[in-house]
Amino acid sequence: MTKSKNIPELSRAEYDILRILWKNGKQTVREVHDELKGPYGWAYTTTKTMMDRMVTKQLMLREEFHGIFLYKPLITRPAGLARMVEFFADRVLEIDTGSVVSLFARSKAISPEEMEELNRILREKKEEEE
Amino acid sequence: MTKSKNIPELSRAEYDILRILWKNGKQTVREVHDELKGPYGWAYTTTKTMMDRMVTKQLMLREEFHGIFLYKPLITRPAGLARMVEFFADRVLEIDTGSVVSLFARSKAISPEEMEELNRILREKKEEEE
DNA sequence: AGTTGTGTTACTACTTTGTAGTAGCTTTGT
DNA sequence: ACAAAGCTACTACAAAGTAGTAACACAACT
Repeated sequence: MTKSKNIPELSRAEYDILRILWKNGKQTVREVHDELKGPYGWAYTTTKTMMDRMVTKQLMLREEFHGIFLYKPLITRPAGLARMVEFFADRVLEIDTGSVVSLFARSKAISPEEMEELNRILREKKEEEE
Repeated sequence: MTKSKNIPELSRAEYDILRILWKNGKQTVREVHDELKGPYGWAYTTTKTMMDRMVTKQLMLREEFHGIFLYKPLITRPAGLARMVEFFADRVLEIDTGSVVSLFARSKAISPEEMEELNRILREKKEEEE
């Protein structure tokens, strides 16, 4: 099944949107969209549609703040990373997740707390597999 | 745009199917399906549909051999790996692709020739980005 | 204050991917 | 020769990817 209850399946695009929110905190569609310009050549409405659908799916929530709408992630970055690391380790590198995680150290793109949670999640997933 | 002519976009499922073909060479739908059982709990017809659509998209081709149909990948493994490595390095680890590629050495899942081609493709893609 | 522009939202829509059922043809076992 | 089993083509429907349109709000201009 590969479908763990806690961590929802994330498409590449969904992950990329969440990534911006993890980095910058709550943001408007416009802010996310502008930062997404590089990887995706999307129209503004595409970003909007994506984000609204992610609200429906409970991947993020939208809150009104003096007339503007801010979107905030509902899943943590380590949870999102876990999915990616797992796929990449298992199916691309064909190596254990641990080795991949160790690259994060070098990458400096993750805090110690996040690293710890990431490891915990991966450990749990592994156990759950029996 | 992110759409390079040479290397087509690959979904996770497409990549996983190609992976089996890269490992085992030409195979029937049945063979691929059986090996896919683990990651995906697909019905046989799902695997079939996927593979036929990939033939249409020129990701693989189908040839008849004494009454059975064999599917053969049309893109090389390094080309497929390049896409994955690029995404993972840029957007997950936020590190250069080189560091990720170096993990392959440890993984023993790639031959020296493939490694060389992978590096070449990544280099070209990088250049192409200017 | 009335009009024009600019951006935002909700709604709709079309394509591709993921997922699978069904019906008919082929091969095989007895 | 016939039933069982597998394979194929065809169809279908949901989710993801992608985007247009209409209506609305606020600012600016005159």
